[in-house]
Amino acid sequence: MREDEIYAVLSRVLRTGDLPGGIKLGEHRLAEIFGVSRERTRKVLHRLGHERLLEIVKNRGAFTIAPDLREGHMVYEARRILESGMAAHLADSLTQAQIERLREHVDAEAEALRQGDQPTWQKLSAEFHYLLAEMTENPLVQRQAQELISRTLMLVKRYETNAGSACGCDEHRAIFRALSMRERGKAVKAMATHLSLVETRLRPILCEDAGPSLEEVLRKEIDARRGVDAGLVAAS
Amino acid sequence: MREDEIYAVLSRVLRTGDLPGGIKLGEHRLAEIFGVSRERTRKVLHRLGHERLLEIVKNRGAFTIAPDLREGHMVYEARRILESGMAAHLADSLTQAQIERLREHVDAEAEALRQGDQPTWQKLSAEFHYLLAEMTENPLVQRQAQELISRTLMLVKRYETNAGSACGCDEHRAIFRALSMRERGKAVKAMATHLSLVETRLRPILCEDAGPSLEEVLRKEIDARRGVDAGLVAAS
DNA sequence: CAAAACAAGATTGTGCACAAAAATTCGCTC
DNA sequence: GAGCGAATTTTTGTGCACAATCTTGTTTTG
Repeated sequence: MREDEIYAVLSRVLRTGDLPGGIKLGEHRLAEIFGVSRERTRKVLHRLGHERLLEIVKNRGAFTIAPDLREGHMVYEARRILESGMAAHLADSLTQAQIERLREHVDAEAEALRQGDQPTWQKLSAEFHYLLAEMTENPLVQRQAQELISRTLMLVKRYETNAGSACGCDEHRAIFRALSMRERGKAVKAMATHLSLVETRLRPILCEDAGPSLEEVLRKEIDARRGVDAGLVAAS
Repeated sequence: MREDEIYAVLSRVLRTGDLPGGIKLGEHRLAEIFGVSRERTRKVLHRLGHERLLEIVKNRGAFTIAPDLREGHMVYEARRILESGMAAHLADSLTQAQIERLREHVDAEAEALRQGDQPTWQKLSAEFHYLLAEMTENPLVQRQAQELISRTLMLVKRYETNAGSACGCDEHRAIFRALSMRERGKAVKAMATHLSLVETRLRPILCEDAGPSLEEVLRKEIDARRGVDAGLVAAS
């Protein structure tokens, strides 16, 4: 397995937040799971440490981080700042085709919500923000937005309340409306209030249940990747 | 020399943009300059590569990057997006003390400009934006802003026109005024136009002169660091 | 019985040596 | 003399072995 593949798997696993905090990621153990030498996993772990996706303690190793609601607030605040700026920019720059694309997306969200298809809706709901970042057509902004959004996914996974899953679609439509009408101020406001509301839907969960094992989660992700690769390359 | 010190020196040198593009940073050569083993510099170079502060070509090594005006436009656009969001946020959240602090800074800029002290003014001018990022009191936003701002410093160094140095102070004051009056929309607009104007002051320079040598630049930076360390620690 | 000290095991950190790849130099041919 | 190709040399990539550090379990002592 190549180094960037290991990075992709670990990065994705850490971002989804399936693993509870404080789990140790031993170099040797990961090397066995991925079937590579220790140096490979070592390099990847340190890189992830620099990106703050896990914590590296000198002479102790790498551990998954457990963001609390305090840090969660920080992430949502950063998103409000960045995505408000995005909204201001997009209100001035969106093409008609992009507006149409956004309309389709919001409609798809509403449809999934109406049918009670929660997995699809949840997926589309996150993709709405990725889509906006893409439409800035600015790789730097895209990277920053993706980093922040993936961090919130981690939080939602950990502190989600089923009550929160049943609302929030109208807010995306409000953002869309403001953007399509090129009303910059209104778009900025709609984005900020939306993200504030999303944050309030997080509820503190005190008892941290054990969660699935490290190997279990990793195997699943690796297999999923293999499936995708096989489907794309159609060989091996 | 410790690893994080090497990282600090190299990161700073690359960000200042003193070096022309395409300069090779050999692992062994840097190891000699810093007086450490090759593995140390190797790790640092790869980390800097991941952060896109230099380009790493497989089996060829690390090279300094030379951002062209096309990429420069991308950086300034990203700054407009992020810092517009910052302005919107700050217009709502600034304390009276922070406003006072900003007023002092803008006054200091004006004073430096009046006295024709260009180095000081240039320094203060960049710090204005760092200051705004700090005032969000959000580490995530601060990191993103610092990364983008340092990238523009690189561009200014490379494409600066002496004509551009003599204006731009009023724009900071306009941003300050809007923020202090808590006029969000006006602050966003002032920030966006300011950054657009800064970008227009860059001029394409075709002939890339040789620039100082790698070792020369690094030695200078290392010595500067030693001086700072000695002053702080007051020993060795 | 508790607590500290010590020893054994495991894990990370680091330098070294070799392998692989690219750049360069030298030599040969036309 | 120019162009092409092989050998050399330089540089990066990788695995291995050992050192340093931390954890854990045991023993000893107050």
